[in-house]
Amino acid sequence: MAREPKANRGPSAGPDNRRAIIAAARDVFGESGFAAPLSSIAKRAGVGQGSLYRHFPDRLALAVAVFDDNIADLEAIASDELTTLDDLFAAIAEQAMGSSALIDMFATHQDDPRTDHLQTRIVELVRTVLARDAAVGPHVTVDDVTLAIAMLAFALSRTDASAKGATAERARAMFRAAFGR
Amino acid sequence: MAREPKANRGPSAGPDNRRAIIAAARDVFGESGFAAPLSSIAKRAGVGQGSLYRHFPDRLALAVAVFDDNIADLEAIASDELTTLDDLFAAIAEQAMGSSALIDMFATHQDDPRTDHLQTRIVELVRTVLARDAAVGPHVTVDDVTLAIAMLAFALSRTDASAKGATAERARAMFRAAFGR
DNA sequence: CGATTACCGGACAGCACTGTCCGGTTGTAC
DNA sequence: GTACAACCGGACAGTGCTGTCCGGTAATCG
Repeated sequence: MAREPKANRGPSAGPDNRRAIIAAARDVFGESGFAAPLSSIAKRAGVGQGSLYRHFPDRLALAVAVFDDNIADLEAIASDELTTLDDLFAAIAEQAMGSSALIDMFATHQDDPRTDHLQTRIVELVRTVLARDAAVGPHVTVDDVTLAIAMLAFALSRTDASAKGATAERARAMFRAAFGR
Repeated sequence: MAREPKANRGPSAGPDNRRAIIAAARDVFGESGFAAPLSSIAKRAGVGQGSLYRHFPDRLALAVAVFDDNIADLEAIASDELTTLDDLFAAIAEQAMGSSALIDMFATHQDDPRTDHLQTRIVELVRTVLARDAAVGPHVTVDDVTLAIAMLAFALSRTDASAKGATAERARAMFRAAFGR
């Protein structure tokens, strides 16, 4: 077997490896779901298994790193004074690609403090938007909205790409009807 | 190792074994999810692996047998002239125990003709109820309702037993608001 | 009562994934 | 130029599940 031209960059390879792993994980989780073999993520990243496990001791650590970015995006959107609840749903729908993995992650590691932390951040940004959006009925609670978000993510995760747009629109229409004044 | 007192009943053991396997599968799927080891189902049923695979060549065949009963129940309810759409949601919520496995089954075997058949039956019974319930707005489509059902099943599957009631009520309230005239 | 037959249950081989461990390579210090 | 240290990648052992195969057992038939 001929030696690969890919060089080992020795010490202080920088955070490149880590970033490559996260990017590969986002792709693989999106394509093959949360249960995808970690070895396939390492391969996609052009990295050995050792490096993957060195950076992320377990599957959840890797997933948290991936979804941390997604939630950060939502937080930025939520902090915008002009964002309505429906806008938030739209933003979540656009992140739908990875939602299947996100759903499975929460299902598989329901009681882990790391997923709890992500959940807390979601609750917080929902609270922010909900407090601001005057078009939402006063009877609507944060729990109602987080349930709706979970349902939306689920619906998108179980729809093939061609129909995602229609499903997202259908679900959003339902939530508008349910949450409006 | 001492021989177990459990006797081999020889030929023509009747359908007892099959029924025991289905019952065990319902329990195990409910407790451990759709991905539970089939060997654990055989053990629970007090049956060898061989018998399990003889009756059900693969996991899906077993799951279909389990959920066939559930859907038959729903069909009976749907055929009742007095059943409203909200009643249907309530009935589905009561079947919630196995819904996690149901969701996973549809996710894992999306394109199998056997799951397609189950889905068709659900669509049909939704159509029946929808055509009858005068309290539902004319803008509501069968697709809207099936999406809602999937979301409801999902929501219940991701809720621990103590909160299932509250979650079911929350979701049903949302759907009433979205689907009412 | 003995032979036959159908079916049953568990042992086992095959397979895929995880997580660790080690030889190899490159940059750095002296 | 040489020795050192850090880090990398892939090989590999461990583990758990699937699905098959075979010896054993009970009912039936002559």
